[in-house]
Amino acid sequence: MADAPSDGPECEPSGSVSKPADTRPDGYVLEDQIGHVLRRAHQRASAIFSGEFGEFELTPTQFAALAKIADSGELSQNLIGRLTAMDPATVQGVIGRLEKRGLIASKPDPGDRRRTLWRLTDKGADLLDRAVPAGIRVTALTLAPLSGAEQKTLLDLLERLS
Amino acid sequence: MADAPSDGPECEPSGSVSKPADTRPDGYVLEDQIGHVLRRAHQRASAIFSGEFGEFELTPTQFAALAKIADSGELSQNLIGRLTAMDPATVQGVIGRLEKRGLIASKPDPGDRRRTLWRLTDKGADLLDRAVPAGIRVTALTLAPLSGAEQKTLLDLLERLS
DNA sequence: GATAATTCATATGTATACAAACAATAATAA
DNA sequence: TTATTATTGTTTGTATACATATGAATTATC
Repeated sequence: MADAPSDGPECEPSGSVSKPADTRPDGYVLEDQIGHVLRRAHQRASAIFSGEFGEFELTPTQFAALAKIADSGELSQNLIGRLTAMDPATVQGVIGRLEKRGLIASKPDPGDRRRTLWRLTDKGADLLDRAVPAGIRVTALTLAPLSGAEQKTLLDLLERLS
Repeated sequence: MADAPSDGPECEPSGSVSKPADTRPDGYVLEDQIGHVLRRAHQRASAIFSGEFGEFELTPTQFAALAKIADSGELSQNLIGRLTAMDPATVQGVIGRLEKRGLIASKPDPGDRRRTLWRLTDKGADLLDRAVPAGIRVTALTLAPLSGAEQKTLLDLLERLS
């Protein structure tokens, strides 16, 4: 948590600021803006993810893609994006890195020549199996500061934001 | 909202999947993972931000940096990062782009030769003044799906996650 | 059946985001 | 004073994330 203002000497820029708090531009408090709060919460969730997934070398989006491919058996690149809430251009990179590691493999869609179908390789399926417990752990750890009821409430409210 | 699975023809990959739902790797449902839900909520907040800030050409982090600098009058690069929850390497880029546009200016810290102090230029202060209402609007629009009480609850729960 | 609109994958450019390594400076301990 | 440690800012590399543009393939429409 390196976001506490800290009481180092740099906190008093240089004597008094010209304007008193009352007459400042406006009542814009960064910490009260939902976007900033969401960003910070996401940062923390990502950090916890990194910690738990260290041995697997998977990012959150890579793991999400693997999980969704496993659920369906085969998925087009475009559908992977929709199921994981990723931009097509973002999927491109994620898929490329997973393929380079031999975790997924592709074949052209016989019914639609625009599409590429992706599936897990044995190596990918094995890695996913081993990584799933870490995924469960990430959510538990991230939500740990809240009670069970609060966790439900939070997930419900966030869901309704989207 | 491009994340609904959609009922296009690509949703039935190709007949039946080998394993029934019961015997699949594990009960890992992406949509129930807090990290994924946070990521999506943050995506939506960012999209709303982009819409409201179109004319100002400011990103969320750029705006946050401007607001924090305005609050303090002068800030070191490092402190900007801590106040806006940005990595030092990330601050580097954000600050650089703001400077290139002439919205902020720097001078060496007289008391510490490692530091660079940043302040708003007149142009930057003017832009910030005009942009603050958009910032307020972004939070209102993003939280619009929730009641006032729910908004308070959400911000409180998210705050406790960090 | 020809045309228009849509979809899919790709490519480029900009902007976070963070890890890791580094040099310069400052603060502290021995 | 010297040695150690911590802080500040920078650089490099990897990975999202999205806007925009393009081309190929498909679907819808007339």
